[in-house]
Amino acid sequence: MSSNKNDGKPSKSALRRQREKEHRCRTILTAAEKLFSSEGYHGTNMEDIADYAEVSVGTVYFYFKNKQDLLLHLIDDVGYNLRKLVGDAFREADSTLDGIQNAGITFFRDFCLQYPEKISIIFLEAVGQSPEVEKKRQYLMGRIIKDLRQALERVAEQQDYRYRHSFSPEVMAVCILGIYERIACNYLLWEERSSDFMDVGEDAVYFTLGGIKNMIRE
Amino acid sequence: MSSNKNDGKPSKSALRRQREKEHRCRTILTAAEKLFSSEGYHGTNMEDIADYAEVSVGTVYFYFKNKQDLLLHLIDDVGYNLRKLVGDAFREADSTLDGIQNAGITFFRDFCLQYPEKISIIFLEAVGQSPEVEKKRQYLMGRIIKDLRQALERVAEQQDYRYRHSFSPEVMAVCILGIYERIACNYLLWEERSSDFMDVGEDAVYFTLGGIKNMIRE
Amino acid sequence: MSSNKNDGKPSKSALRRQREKEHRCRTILTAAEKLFSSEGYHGTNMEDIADYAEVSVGTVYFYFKNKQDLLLHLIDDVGYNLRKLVGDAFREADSTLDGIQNAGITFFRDFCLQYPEKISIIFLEAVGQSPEVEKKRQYLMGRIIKDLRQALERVAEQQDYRYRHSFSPEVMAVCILGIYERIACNYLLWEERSSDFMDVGEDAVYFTLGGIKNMIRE
Amino acid sequence: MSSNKNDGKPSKSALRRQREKEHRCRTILTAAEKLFSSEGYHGTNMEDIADYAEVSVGTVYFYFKNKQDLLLHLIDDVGYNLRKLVGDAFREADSTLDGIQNAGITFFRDFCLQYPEKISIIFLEAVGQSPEVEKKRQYLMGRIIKDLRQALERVAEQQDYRYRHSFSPEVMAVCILGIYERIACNYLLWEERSSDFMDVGEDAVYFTLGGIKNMIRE
DNA sequence: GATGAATGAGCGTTCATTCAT
DNA sequence: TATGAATGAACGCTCATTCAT
Repeated sequence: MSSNKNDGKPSKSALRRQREKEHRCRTILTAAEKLFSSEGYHGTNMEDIADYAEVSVGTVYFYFKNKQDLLLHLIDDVGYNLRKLVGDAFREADSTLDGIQNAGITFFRDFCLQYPEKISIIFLEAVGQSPEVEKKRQYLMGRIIKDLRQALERVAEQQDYRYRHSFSPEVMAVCILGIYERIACNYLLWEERSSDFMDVGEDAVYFTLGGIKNMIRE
Repeated sequence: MSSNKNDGKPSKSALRRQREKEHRCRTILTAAEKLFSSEGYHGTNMEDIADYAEVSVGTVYFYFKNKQDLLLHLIDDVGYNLRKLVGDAFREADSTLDGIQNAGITFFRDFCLQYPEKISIIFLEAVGQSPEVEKKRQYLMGRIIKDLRQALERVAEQQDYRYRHSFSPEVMAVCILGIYERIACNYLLWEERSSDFMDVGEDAVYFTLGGIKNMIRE
Repeated sequence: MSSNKNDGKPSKSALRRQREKEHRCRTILTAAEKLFSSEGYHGTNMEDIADYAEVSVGTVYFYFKNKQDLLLHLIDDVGYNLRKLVGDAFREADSTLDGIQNAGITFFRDFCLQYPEKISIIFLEAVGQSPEVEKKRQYLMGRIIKDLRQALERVAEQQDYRYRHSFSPEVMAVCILGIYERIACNYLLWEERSSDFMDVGEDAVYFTLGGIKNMIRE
Repeated sequence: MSSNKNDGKPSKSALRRQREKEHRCRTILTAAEKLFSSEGYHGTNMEDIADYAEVSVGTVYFYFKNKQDLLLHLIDDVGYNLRKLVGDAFREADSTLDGIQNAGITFFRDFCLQYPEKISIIFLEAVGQSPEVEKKRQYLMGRIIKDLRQALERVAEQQDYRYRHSFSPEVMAVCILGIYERIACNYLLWEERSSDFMDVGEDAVYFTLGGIKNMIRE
C-alpha cells in the first residue's frame, strides 16, 4: 500500500499529485471550451482537444468519460460561474429592483465581456446537440429562472405588491433570460460590437425593468 | 425546334409533372423537418429522411445538394412563414402598440402552437451546427429584428415620441425576439405546456409592452 | 408499318433521320472525347457528357450501352484515324526506310498536333481503367505493332537484308511505338511545347532510324 | 520532464514500437501495390486493402491520408528503387555507351522481372487517375529523363563528340524511356512472356544504342 | 497515470444505369 | 426516339472510443 508515516493526513507528494491532476483536468476543459467555441462542437474532435491541451487522447478519456461529458462539464462550469456572479450582484442590493438592475449590468460587463467563449458554449454550441446535453442546459436554465423568479418574488414581497398572475414571476424570469441571451448572442457573437456592448446592455436592462414594472398589479 | 403545337405554353402533362416534382420536394422537406425536430439534426441521417419521405436516397440528393442544404431550406421556410404571419398582424393595427401586441399574440397562437417543429428547427436544431447554417439563421434573425425595429420606429413617429437612444429601437427589437424565442422554447419544447401556453404568452406580451413603454423619452 | 411508295429504297425523310442519328452519335462521342481528355475519364460523368452534347442522359444511353462503351468507341476511332493516316504515309514511299520516316513525321505533324485530345485519350485516359478497355487498347496497339512490323519486314525483303533475330521486327515495332507514345505525351500533354514539337519529333524519327539500322545483320 | 534514466535516447520498447509501426506501414503499402496491380486502382477499395493487410480501415487511414496518398507513396517507392538500381548500373561503366547498355539490361532483368507489380503501377494503374497522381508520375519521369540525359551528355563529353542538336540528349532520353516502358508493358503485362523477355530486352537495348549512335554528329 | 496506435460502425455522397412517359 | 426523374449499391472517409504497453 502507499501508506506512509503521517497516516490519515495525505503526504506532500500526494497533495502535489492531486494538484497536478486538477490542473490537468482544467487544462483539458479549457482546451475543449476554446475549441468548441471557435470550431464548434462537431467541428472539434478529441484529438484536437488532446493536442491543444498538450496531452494524449487517452488522457482526455482518463479524465472525462467521453466527448459529451466534456460538454456537460463545461455547461456546469458556465452555470456555476454565472449563478455565482449574478447571484452575488442580486444579494448586494437586497430585494429591490436595483438588485435586478445590478445583476443585469454585472452579467453583461463581468460575464459576457470577460468570457465570450462561455456565452458561445451555452447559447450556441451546446444547443440541440443531444438529449443529454439539452437536458443539462434545460436544468441550468431552470435554475437561473428559479433564481430570478425568487428574486422577483422577494422584491414584490418586500415592496408589498403583487404581479398579474401567480405564474407571472416565472414568465418574467423566462423573458429576462431570453433578453439577456439574445443580446449577448447578437452583439457579442454575431456582430463583434464589444465596444458599445455596455450601452446596448444598459438599454436592455432598462427595457427589462419596464417589463417588470408593467407586471405589477394596482 | 420541339415539334409541339402549343409552342411556348407548357403541355398538360408537363404541368402535371412539374406539380408532382414540387410535391415531392415538399414531401422530402417535411420529412426532414419532422425528423430533425424529433431526432435532432445529427440524429437523423439521409437514409432516414429518404425512408420517411418514401423515396430513395438518390432522390433526396436530386432535390437537395446535401444534408445542410435541407436545413437551410427549412430555415428559409420558417422565415418566410413567420415573417408573413407576424408581418400581417403588424399591418392590421397600423403603427400603434396594439400592432406589436397583435403580432406577439399571433406568434404564440398561430405559429408556435401550430408549428412546434418549426420552432424546434429554428431555435434548437439549427443552432450551432455549422458556419453556413449559423449565417442563415443570423440573416433570418436580422430580418425579423429589422421588421420589429421599423415597426417600433413607426409607432414612435406616429405617436410623436422618441426612445432613449438612436439605437434603442434595435435593442428593443432584439429583446423582444429574445423573449419570444425563450418563451417558445421553455413552454413548448422543454416543458409540454401547450394548455396554458397562451396565458404565458399573454403575460410575455404584456411584459414586452412594459419594456417598450419604459424606453420612451419624456 | 412505315412502308411507303418507293418500296425498298429508303425515303428521303428516312435518310435524313439516318443522317441526324449519325450526327447525334458523333456529337455525343465528341463531347465524351473533349471531356474525357480535359477532365479525365473518372472526372467526367454521364450527365456532363449529355449536357455538353446538349442531349439528355437517356439519349446517351440510347446510342451507347454504357460509359465504358463510349471509351471503347473513342479508342476505335483513334485507332481508325491513326492507322489510316500513318498507313497512307507508309504506302507513299513503298518499302524503304523513307516510308518509316514519313510515317513518323506524319504522326507527329498530322495526328499529334491536330488531335491532342485523341493522344490524351489513348495514352492517358484509357490507360488502366478496366480490363475491357485495356484489352481494346492492347488490341489497337497490337494492330499498330503488326503494321509496323510488316513494314519493317517488307523493307528488309526489298533491300535484301535481315535483322538480328526472327523476332527483331516486332521488338523494333514495339520500340518505335514506345518512342512515339512517350514523345507525344511528354512534349504535348505534360509540357505544352507545340511550338518546337516538330523539331523534337524529327529528332525522335532520326533516333528511330538509327535504331532500325543497328538491327540489320551484315 | 519524462522521468526516464536514459534521457534523450529512445527506450528499447519505444524502438520496437517504431519498428513495428514501419513494418505495418510497409505491409499496407505492399497490400495496396498487390491489389492495385491485380485489380486496378479503381477496382480496389480501402476495405480490400485493409483486409489484405490484415488491419482495419481506420489503420490504413492512420498511416495514409487517403487512397490517392497510397498511390503517391507507391510511385515514390517505384521511383526510388528504379533510380537506385539503374543509377548504380550507369556508374559501374562510367561514361561510355556500355553504361547505357548495362542500365538497360539491369532494368529489364533486375527490375521488370523482379517487380512486375511495380511496372504495372507506374505504367498502367497510376496513369490518368488524377491531376495529383499525374503530376507525381510526370515528376518521376522527369527525373529519370534527366538522369538519362546527363548520362548521354557525359558520354559525349568523354568520347569527345556532339549530338545533332542541343536538345537531342533530352529527346533521346525520352525515346529511351518510351522504349523501355512499352517493352515492359507489352511483353510483361500484356503478353506473359517472361521466358524470352531477356532476349527481347537485349534487342531493345541494341535498338537503343543504334538510335543513340545515329544522333552523333560527324 | 499516460500514451497513441488500432478499431470499425456509421455516414454523407456519388453516379452509372433504368424506365415510365 | 428522347427525356430526366428515380434508383440504390457502393465507396471513401471520419472519429469517438478502447486497450495493450
